[in-house]
Amino acid sequence: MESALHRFKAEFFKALGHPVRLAILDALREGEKSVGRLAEELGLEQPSVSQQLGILRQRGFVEARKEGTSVHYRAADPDVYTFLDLGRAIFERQLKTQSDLLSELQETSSPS
Amino acid sequence: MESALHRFKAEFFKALGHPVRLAILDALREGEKSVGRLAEELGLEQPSVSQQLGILRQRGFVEARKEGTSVHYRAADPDVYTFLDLGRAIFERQLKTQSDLLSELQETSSPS
DNA sequence: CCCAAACATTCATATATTGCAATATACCAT
DNA sequence: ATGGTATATTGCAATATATGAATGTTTGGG
Repeated sequence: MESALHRFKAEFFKALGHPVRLAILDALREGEKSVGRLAEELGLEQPSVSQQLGILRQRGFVEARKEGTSVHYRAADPDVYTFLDLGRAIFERQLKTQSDLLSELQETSSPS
Repeated sequence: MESALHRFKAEFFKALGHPVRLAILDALREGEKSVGRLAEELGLEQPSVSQQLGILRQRGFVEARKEGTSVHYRAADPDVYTFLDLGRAIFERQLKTQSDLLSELQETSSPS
């Protein structure tokens, strides 16, 4: 018996568990951008960006606005950046802990 | 060229993108618990819990303390709960938006 | 030393994601 | 209509992740 809530929340986190999707969200901090511009800034092919945007859109992380032939995307909820930044802080603490452990292991030249 | 930072951060989110791992973290809000107790509370097999704990440990989300034959786990950084709760708020807003969209679609009985 | 309890790891298989290339669609101008 | 530009979708092989059963390992008791 594994709560449905946890399954949904897992989907939420999974949506953020991809480097390109994180890069897209970061690029959208500066405001609305077209697919082409995102592709250019991130140095990726248009179809890749479009595909990841599709996933972010499905999950409600971004919203699209059509203008002529191009589509402009923006973050759906600015609070997601507060969230990402908090994640970053925790993430960096984890990195530090891990590198501390690493150097601790290296101090003893003869591991166990 | 896709930043290494985004790759690492994606790993961070991926670690949280699993229902059992989220359930484990939630269960540890109440404090340290043994593997067996977690398995019992969550209604899962011990190996499954142990495996997911292993992943959470690798990524630095939990820490273990050995006591006799059993191992007690706790959250490595209490701030992760602030983070999860903020995620929950955003996640719920997304759900609401999506259900709004859904009912909007259903108002028109003849979908385009 | 031998057994049992509590965890951890391994392995095989099923399932899901990714990355990429090709193709399709929408829109605008001529 | 035709062509060009901007986005979206699809198909598929490669890879990664999940699931569940079996097996290892460590610890403490007798």
